[in-house]
Amino acid sequence: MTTTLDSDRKTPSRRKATIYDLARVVGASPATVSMVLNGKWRANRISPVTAERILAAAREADYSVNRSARGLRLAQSGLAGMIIPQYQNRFFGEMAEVFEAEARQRGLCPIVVSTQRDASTETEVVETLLAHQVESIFLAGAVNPTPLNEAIRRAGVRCVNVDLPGPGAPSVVTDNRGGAEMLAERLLRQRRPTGHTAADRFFFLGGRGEDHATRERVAGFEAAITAAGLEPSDGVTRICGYDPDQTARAIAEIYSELGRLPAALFVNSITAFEGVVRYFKSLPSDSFDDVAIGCFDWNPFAQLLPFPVVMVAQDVERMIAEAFRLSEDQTRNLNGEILVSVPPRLIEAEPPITAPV
Amino acid sequence: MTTTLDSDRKTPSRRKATIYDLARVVGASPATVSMVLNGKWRANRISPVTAERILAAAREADYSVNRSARGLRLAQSGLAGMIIPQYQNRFFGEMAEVFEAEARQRGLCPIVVSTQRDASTETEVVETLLAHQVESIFLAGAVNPTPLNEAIRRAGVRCVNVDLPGPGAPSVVTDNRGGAEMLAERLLRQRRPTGHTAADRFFFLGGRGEDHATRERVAGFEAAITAAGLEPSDGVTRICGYDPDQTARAIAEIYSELGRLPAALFVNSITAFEGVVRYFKSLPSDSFDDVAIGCFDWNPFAQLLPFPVVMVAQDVERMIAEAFRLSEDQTRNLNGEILVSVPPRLIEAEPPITAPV
DNA sequence: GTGAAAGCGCTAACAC
DNA sequence: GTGTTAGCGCTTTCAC
Repeated sequence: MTTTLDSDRKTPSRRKATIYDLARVVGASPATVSMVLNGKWRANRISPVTAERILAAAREADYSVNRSARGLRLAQSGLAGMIIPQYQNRFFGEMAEVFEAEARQRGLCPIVVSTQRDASTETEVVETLLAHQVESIFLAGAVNPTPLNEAIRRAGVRCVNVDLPGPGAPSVVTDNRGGAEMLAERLLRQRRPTGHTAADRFFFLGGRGEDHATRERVAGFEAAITAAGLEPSDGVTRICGYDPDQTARAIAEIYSELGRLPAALFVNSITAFEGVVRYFKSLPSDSFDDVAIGCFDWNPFAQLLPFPVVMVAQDVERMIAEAFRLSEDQTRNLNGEILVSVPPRLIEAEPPITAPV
Repeated sequence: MTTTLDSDRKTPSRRKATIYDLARVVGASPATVSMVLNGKWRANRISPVTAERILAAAREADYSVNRSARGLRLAQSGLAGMIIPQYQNRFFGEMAEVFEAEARQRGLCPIVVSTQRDASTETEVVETLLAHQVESIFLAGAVNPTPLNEAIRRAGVRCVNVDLPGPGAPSVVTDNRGGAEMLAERLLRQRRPTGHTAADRFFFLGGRGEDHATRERVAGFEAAITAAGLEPSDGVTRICGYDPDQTARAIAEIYSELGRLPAALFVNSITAFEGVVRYFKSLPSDSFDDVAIGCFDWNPFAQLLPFPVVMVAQDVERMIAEAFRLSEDQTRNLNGEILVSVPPRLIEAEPPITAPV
């Protein structure tokens, strides 16, 4: 067995440099090094030459602060956590990206975790984040935020609910009612009456009755119908869940009731929309030419379908900005009653590309 | 100004409990508490009664370990980092999710960060991760992994490149050549010769020449053509970038050269595919009935288009599993020469739903 | 069976 | 201008 010298760097296990190493190298004290490294040397009347020598040594040794130690000393980690159901979803994927950018801008290290909508993973993740001393947690689309809010509050950490509100912490949500009304109104304008009374009805498809968001959207949908001087007739809202298959079945039922597709269709969520499209694929390709179709959700691929779709995109940037505002306001007076509502945006269908060359 | 008693819990700032608090409560020493909390009490001959009392106190006080302190003491954080370009992408979104699951299974806390393919963000993020004492870093789709590999190695941290390989660390990539050959072979079988010599040619669309992946895929594509006893003729590979507009232009050119669409089309990446579909939307809807279309990438929305698309999905689960294997093998002997290649899977087009009811 | 003590790397108050 | 010191919360060795 050969001895391994200090200078023998064939292994990468060379211990990371500490402020003590730097102090030794430049002949200063650890305290001085620390101050210089934190840019506090002006305030502490440390001579520019010492400062420069320390900085040079740090570069040379490729020093980086040990954040565990600093976090321990300062009792704050510089970490900001966000919990989302999944990344593979435009809405939450964008949310994670926007959150990261905003957190970094505030000098915080973002740490996003997905939970696959599993309640026990959610609890476990919250505990891990708390153990890592995060300074604030955003809970996006949490199945049941209230107990988590409670645990986070007990640890003295700030918390905000995003997308799915709850009484346990200030919440930021999309203005579902307003957005739905806007989309419904837009579709009512586009729709061409078929002259077939039943078919002229405007249907709402997808979602769940227990869902706060769905109820709000139905309310907006009905408000738009009333505002147009029409009667919101029975049986036009088909709250058939988010599953594509269920939605396909629901639209098939409508088709067989009317003997054709309706004049307008409000689809609640991109997954329900998937079911609608699957069903459309089984119809002759001119069947949906006259249907005004809208979806409360956004995905760029919908623009590639052979018919126009008006979509509603949630304003993720503003939601996250509001969430940070709320979390920063939360110095002591946590108030679960706060609920900020952010209006979504209407996205018109893209016209097909006009063949170049 | 009223004084605030200990028991006055209107503020959430009650300091988190430490092992000293627990020790005081149960009348034991911090050392004993630590051992019990780490499940080491059997090994250290601590009496079951003390253990139970400590555990009860911990539950009561809703104790959770301070990982900064533990990390400092143990010189390891329990953190595993992964860097990806973006979440809003099926491939990387799935990768983040699989990574999280695998890391958690190993008792590590996953920390995924997106960089928007920005080199300076990549560097900055690597530095932050190192400062947090992560135990290993996976670099997925990094623009230029080698300098990052170097910095990570210098810090004595394990590193693996995923998707985009590099000489600075062991790498896991998709078997691009094999996957391309498989897809091309599949399309050649499906294609119905038009009887029009030029149109019978099989085109490759999208990608970049500098790209290792693109070159491999072109090689696979050509191998399949040769294997089918055909001649890989000139001008069939159009390496026009990943931008949808560029690809739309390229397919338009092919159309105008042939006076029709070709018999088969190999599209390199989902973004290029988007361009193809945009262009198709400007054509009469029966134009693409006879075109065998495949895409080297996967997105469920492609199944909703009015024509069948064969897709190739990278095997993310296996890639991540291999990456963990490599990182765990990497005890001392880092070897940049290692390159593991994971075969992708062919995904056949879904048939349209058959109208129910 | 249990406790005392040292030390991980860092920062801030204070001493000189 | 710069150094000394104490201590953040935890783990582990060794003494009792």
